Amino acid sequence: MSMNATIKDVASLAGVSFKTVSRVINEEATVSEALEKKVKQAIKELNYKPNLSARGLRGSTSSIGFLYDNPNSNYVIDMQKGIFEECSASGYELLIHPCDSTSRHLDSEVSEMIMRSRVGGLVLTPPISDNIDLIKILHNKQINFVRVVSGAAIPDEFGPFVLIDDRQAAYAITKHLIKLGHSNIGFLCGDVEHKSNAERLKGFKLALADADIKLDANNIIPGSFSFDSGVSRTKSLIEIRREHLPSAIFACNDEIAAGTLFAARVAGIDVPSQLSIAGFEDSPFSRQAWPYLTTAKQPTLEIAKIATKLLIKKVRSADVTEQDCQVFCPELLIRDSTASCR
Amino acid sequence: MSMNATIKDVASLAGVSFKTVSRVINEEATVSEALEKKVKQAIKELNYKPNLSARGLRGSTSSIGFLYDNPNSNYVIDMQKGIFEECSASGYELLIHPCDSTSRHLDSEVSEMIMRSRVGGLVLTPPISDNIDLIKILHNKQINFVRVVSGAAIPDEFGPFVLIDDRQAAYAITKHLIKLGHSNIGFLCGDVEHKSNAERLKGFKLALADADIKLDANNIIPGSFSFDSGVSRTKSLIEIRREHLPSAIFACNDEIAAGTLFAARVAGIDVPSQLSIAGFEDSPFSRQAWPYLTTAKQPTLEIAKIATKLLIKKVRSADVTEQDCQVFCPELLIRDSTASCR
DNA sequence: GATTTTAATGACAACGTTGTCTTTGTTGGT
DNA sequence: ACCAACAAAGACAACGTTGTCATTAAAATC
Repeated sequence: MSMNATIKDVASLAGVSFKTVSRVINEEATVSEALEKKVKQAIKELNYKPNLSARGLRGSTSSIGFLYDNPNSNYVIDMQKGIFEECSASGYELLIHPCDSTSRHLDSEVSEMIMRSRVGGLVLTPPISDNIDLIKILHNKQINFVRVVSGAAIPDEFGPFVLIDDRQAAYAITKHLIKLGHSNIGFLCGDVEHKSNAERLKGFKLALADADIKLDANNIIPGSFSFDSGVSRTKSLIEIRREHLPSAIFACNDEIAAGTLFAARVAGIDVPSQLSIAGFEDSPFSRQAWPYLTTAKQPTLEIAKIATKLLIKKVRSADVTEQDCQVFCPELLIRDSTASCR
Repeated sequence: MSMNATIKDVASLAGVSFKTVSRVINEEATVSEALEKKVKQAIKELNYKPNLSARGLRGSTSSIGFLYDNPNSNYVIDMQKGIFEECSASGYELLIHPCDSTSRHLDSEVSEMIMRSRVGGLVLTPPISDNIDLIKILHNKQINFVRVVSGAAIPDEFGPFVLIDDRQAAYAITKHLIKLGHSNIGFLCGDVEHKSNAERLKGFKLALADADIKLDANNIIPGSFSFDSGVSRTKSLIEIRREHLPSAIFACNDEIAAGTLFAARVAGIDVPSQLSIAGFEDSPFSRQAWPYLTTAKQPTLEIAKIATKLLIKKVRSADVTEQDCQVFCPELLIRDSTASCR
């Protein structure tokens, strides 16, 4: 039906120059109320929407990119949803770019993507948000970005961020296990290069230390953020340490925890009476396992929205100060997979 | 470091007009080999990449959109990955647009998105690919799209498609259950408005009919494509039909099947000795359940790639004929959740 | 050898926006 | 009443491509 109306169509309908229309659209202050009203009416009437290509050509843009490299579908989809909603609300389009964070050519790949597509900025999530080399390159090239990162403190001088205090949440989970009487607690790690893994481990260690429990180095088990890792690590734990099996396991995320649960069931170990299991993330896994997983709830959608808000603010060349940046502490959710130590 | 090289930079380095460079880039046939070589060398040297905004402005574009409305994270992520890889290989960027397929304003929302972003075309997946009103509107507006749809036959005249023969696969699963001796088989439906649901049900009914098994209408249980639906439907099935409980359940996808498995375990019903369960999709669910789920494997990644190839071919204004379109039949994967009827 | 055809290349406009500069009209101070 | 300062609006170039048309040189035809 209606063909794309251009800024000139609006201008001639409103009886003004097309530059005035441009001013109204971009909320430049120098338009009289009378004209502004007329122009807005015309925009509405023609259902005019600015053309992103033309904008992008002239310099500014109305799209942002989401760069990710994360095997966790639930996390990516939730992030993506939050980012998209915020984009929609502000009139931005969303371009996605899955990638390999360990690739040697990541920086040129990303630069090319930005040059070609002219996105106004990038949302970076772990593990890419911890790739300091890439961050520095983006910073030097004056590319806008916002990072979602794990950590207890402000990361560095490189622009806006949303901080997830994994350490404190892991501390809370561990403390919960200790209160239940557990002292022989296994820690199933995620990918070692993810900072969230390190932070969660730090929180775990801290809680043990504060409770004067000596850490058994054998209880820290390397792995990756996957169901299969949870299964295999738990399986070998059960085989090798049958005598001295931990009475509780803190899995670095829900997916690992679900794997642990799986392996425990196969081995005939009851959860939680014989083994307590805690996860991290509050992903669907935690409610699709039985018993329901004790976990730490990460409000991914909200985090995504706030990160995107910061980015768009920055893209619009407003200053984003440290005050704008937020810290989230995942909240302990006690459910059915953790119980008192027998 | 390197600033964005433009077509003119390439032209002056190669000592030709910028139009000639444009010709080389767009593979127009009328460039001599000597010049083509020089131009390609210059392009390489400057690491020149065409600017999408400028292209989009002039008419043609180098980005495509992925429109989706599907609660299944695994499916979306896999689709997205396949689409992206194909885009990357052909120099296209990928814009995503999650939406609500039941929204009244879906058509205008989509049109606006296309006008603004100037994507060259859209990849549509169920349930959006079955929204015939939207399809007609897109067709009338001459917007390029490719559909991934469920069905046994060519859907209609509206352009290229990739067909998933859910019916035949469901027939195979049901036949497998019948061969195991089951005749009282429950069918747990997904969302009723998804065509894949209807197709799978058709295959189910057909297999029963071919085996001369009378269909018990109570065995067709409405629901949705979710874990929770699987749990609640199975739970009430067990409560209401304790006497006459089906000996096998065909769940419309793996997520439902995982829910069924969950509910069976809670109720103390052993799988597969007391109850056989089959799923559909070969999602991670099917390998994170215990016992491993019998299912039908849908090669989502490959489907995504082929669909994207078709779309890009069409965007490049080549004719896409029905011969190019493909039919996939998900493959029966017999695993541990189905066994002989006791 | 003169003319037509064809192939290869270039000149220039156009796409729809935003940035810069100019013009116009109004306000306020002397 | 005059001029300075300022606010509002417009004129026009620029962004980096592709499309259209014009030009040139070479090849093919008579």
